[in-house]
Amino acid sequence: MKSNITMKDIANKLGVSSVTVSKALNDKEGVSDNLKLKIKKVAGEMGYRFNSAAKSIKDGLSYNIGVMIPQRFTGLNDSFYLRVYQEIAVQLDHYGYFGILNILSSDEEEELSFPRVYSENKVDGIIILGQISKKYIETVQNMDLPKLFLDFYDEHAMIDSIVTDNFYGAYELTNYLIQNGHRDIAYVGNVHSTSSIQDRFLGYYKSLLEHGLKFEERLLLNDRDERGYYIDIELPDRMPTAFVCNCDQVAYNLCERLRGAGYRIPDDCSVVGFDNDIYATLNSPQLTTVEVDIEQMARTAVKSIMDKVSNPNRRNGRVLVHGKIIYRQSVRNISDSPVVL
Amino acid sequence: MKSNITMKDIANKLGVSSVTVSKALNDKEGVSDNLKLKIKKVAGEMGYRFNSAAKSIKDGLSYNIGVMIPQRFTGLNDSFYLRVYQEIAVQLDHYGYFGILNILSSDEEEELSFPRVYSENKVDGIIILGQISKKYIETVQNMDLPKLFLDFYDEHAMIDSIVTDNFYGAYELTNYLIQNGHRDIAYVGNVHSTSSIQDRFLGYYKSLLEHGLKFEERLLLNDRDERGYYIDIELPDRMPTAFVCNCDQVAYNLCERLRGAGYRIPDDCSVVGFDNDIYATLNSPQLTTVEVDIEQMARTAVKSIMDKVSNPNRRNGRVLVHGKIIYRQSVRNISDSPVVL
DNA sequence: CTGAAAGCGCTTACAG
DNA sequence: CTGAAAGCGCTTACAG
Repeated sequence: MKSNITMKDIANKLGVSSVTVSKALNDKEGVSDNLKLKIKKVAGEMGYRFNSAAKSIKDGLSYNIGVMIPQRFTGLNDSFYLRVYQEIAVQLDHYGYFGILNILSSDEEEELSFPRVYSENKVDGIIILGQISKKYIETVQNMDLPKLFLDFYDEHAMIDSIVTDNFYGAYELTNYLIQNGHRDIAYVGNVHSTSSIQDRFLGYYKSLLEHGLKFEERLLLNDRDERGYYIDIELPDRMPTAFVCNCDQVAYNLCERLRGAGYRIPDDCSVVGFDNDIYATLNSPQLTTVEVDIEQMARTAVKSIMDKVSNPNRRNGRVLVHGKIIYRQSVRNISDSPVVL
Repeated sequence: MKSNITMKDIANKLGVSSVTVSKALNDKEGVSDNLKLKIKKVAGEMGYRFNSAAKSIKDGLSYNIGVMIPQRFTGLNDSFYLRVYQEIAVQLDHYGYFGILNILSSDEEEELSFPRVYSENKVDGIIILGQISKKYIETVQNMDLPKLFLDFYDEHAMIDSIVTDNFYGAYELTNYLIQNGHRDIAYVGNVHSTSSIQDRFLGYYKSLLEHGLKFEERLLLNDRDERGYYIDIELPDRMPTAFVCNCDQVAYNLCERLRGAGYRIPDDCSVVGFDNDIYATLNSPQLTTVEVDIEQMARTAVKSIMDKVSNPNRRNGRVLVHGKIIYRQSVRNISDSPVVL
């Protein structure tokens, strides 16, 4: 496999030393402009390619960042996490870094084994995307490497995280429903499943509290089992006028269920989602929802991890990235008098 | 950044040489089982992590494979290519390799510049996913590195490729429509846009030929402009009884259009798609389509590129991966007498 | 402005 | 079974 041009080859051709070639190619001081130019020219002609492994071994830096995604999040139709990863790769490029995808298999997650990107020193930091098990969080904590949780967090782990502002997103959505005259509002989601679902629930709850509305158990509808698989949503006996769903796909599923039971949307029930993914626009009517700002999340995550690479003691805590409400047709104003804005 | 344990550290602790440590940790001959065990134990205790950069520099191998995806394919709602990439990453893991994602920006594609993964020697091979421009194909050909096209090909470029068997997929789908009594069948897709669309068209065409049906220009409906953006599909004056669409999303768009024009599916028109992506199941009725076997494609691609890494002269030509027809409710049998299977 | 020497962490070939 | 020596391609002091 050894047919590559090295700095030494360029040096020989020009009758200089490889030190001089290194300086020239890296635009360092100590080489006359004339020689610098000549070296670059010859390097180009000879098809020289930089050997980053040699630099890595010197610097102790791989110039790669690992992006870990648990396998169960990647089989979904809507590949939110893969799109985030893609945006991370684009952002890393600005820093001269690359992204290595590390799909965490269920086996690895259970066996609590370190990922190969870590045990083989392939990355200078790792971004973990999507909820991982409590036990595996401990494993992650034991990794001697900058790390960052993206799109979820764990309050016990002292690991920095970047999350969408789920709390305020759901809070504002619920406020909006209340502005539209709704008083009997359900929340759809398993609050024990992920921190996102829980935070969105709490945002919804805060809105109820602030408006003096009472939360009752019947208003909390489950959407998935403990392993995260969707279940049929059970409609309550006394129907609410509006539903805050923890994500668009669940909102979509709920709408199907409601239509099946003879309800029209938004005439009989209003429904809001979260994420602004494909399910929001495919639903009919299209869903009012909150858009996650993927680019901003990726940008923030990459900046934060690069920070930590240069300064391992840097702590950024939990950073919230604001989502944006997208108003569409799935909410009906049911107040007696029109709402004054 | 230099706080890592090296083989030398382990060697010192045990009073042996680093050569012996290397042999022990790599399970090579020439170390007593006893010592081997002791070395491994101490390595574990000290939290030793292998430095792959050092190995890379020796072997001239990065143990990474680049996966290049043109930017314009990643913004889509349905991230087919990202799912393929993910499956590639999983397959690479079996070989001890990692995948580095390389989003090819439109600028790079126009400037014909080498990707950084290449100029920095970050990868031992590169898999290119999704059609790239003719010009950029030349650039790719000039890269001195094993390379592979995935999900498209170029007949002028002597570059191996792995593609879904688009031709036979569309051929079989069209046969199926004919079996169901259809004689007036349109094809929807811009045949100059991608090789996939073209090959699917040719499979459709072959089926017509074999059944003595005449192809007419009016049966070819355009779905996108030369830059690949979807356009409104113009329905022909004299309506066919069935439509072969180049992909599910286009089939979905067509169905919307047909419904808008007052046609019912499959009562008035039958429609088939290709890909079995989310649009196939979201459409109502769900679409009869061809499922691309992503896992098999990724497996074949990874095997092929690994082949080339160990043997750069290896040529595998164009490998076709069979899709599978998924029969659903978007086709109506319009033959006078029931079809006997 | 230019280069000889040393070293990053590992492995290979060879000697004992 | 064990290890001293050399080398992979580059960069960082340091000397001239």
